[in-house]
Amino acid sequence: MKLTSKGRYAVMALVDLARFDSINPVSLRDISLRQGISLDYLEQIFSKLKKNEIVKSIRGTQGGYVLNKNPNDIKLTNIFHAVDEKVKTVQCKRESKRGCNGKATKCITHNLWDELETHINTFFENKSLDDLLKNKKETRV
Amino acid sequence: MKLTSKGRYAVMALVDLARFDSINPVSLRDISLRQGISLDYLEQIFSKLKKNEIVKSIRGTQGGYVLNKNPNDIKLTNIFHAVDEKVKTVQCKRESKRGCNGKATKCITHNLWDELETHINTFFENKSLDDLLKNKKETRV
DNA sequence: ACATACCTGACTAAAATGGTCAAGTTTAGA
DNA sequence: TCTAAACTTGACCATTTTAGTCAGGTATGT
Ligand code: FES
Ligand code: FES
Repeated sequence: MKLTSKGRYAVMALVDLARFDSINPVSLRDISLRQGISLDYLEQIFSKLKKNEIVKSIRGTQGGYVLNKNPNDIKLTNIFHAVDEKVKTVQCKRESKRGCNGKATKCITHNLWDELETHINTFFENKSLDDLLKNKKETRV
Repeated sequence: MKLTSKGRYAVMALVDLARFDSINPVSLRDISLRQGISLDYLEQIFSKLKKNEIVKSIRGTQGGYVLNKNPNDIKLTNIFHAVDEKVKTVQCKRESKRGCNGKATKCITHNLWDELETHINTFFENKSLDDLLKNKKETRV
């Protein structure tokens, strides 16, 4: 069970963006430099964030990205959904009438994994970008 | 973020084992057939479960595996640890004095991922094999 | 005009995953 | 004693996923 870089970077970038957003749009170049994330990779990520209306883009010189919503209304769930970072604990297709073993009944651990998935998603639903901004200081090691 | 088959299978197999354990040792062949898991793969998994003293083996004809502890004392954490299914949300090395960006400070999202990791691990620490046995019925679809 | 910055799609090296395969050793029971 | 069931070990491998890179664009403020 691990978090992928895409999801981690998406959140990092958005926190960075939210911090500097106030006056001017923020360029991916700046985020790339500040957070140490590849610019090309960031572009892929922001393309998805834009499609999902989490950010707006402003082209041309002095352009960049701006949040498209109040930080309070951007939950981790929304971010992860946008970049296809999905939580998948069950093996079976959720809609399917069959279990992961191919039988007509769900397997003996299905309920457990389902519970786990809910447990994790709850965390993501309850965290907003705003919550992350409150914890502004980079923690000293 | 997804659960790997190794972790999922380990738990499935142990629940199956615990159900039939009462009188005789249970052969991997039986578990393989009942749960639809490759026998060769199960052998790898049980080798690890044995090293971690979660099961005992009995060789020869009529042999098989038996739980080595009370189902109540086998937590998901123990199972996952045994088969190297680890929860990893942070990018940086936990012991390291540096952040995932190579800087001397932890990155702006480090605390968040740390919190997430704790959140997930709590779930695993609180679930025992015994809890799973109570929910014996395979749920009808 | 031109530099800055967004935009798009194709491509790929490396790692992880989810196994298989082969060649054993041990032991109960006929 | 012989044999088949079942554990044991280690090597091997195909496929998929990840985490990017690369090579082109297009839009726009100055
Ligand atoms: S995980 Fe859904 S049936 Fe096994
Ligand atoms: S995840 Fe630990 S420093 Fe970034």
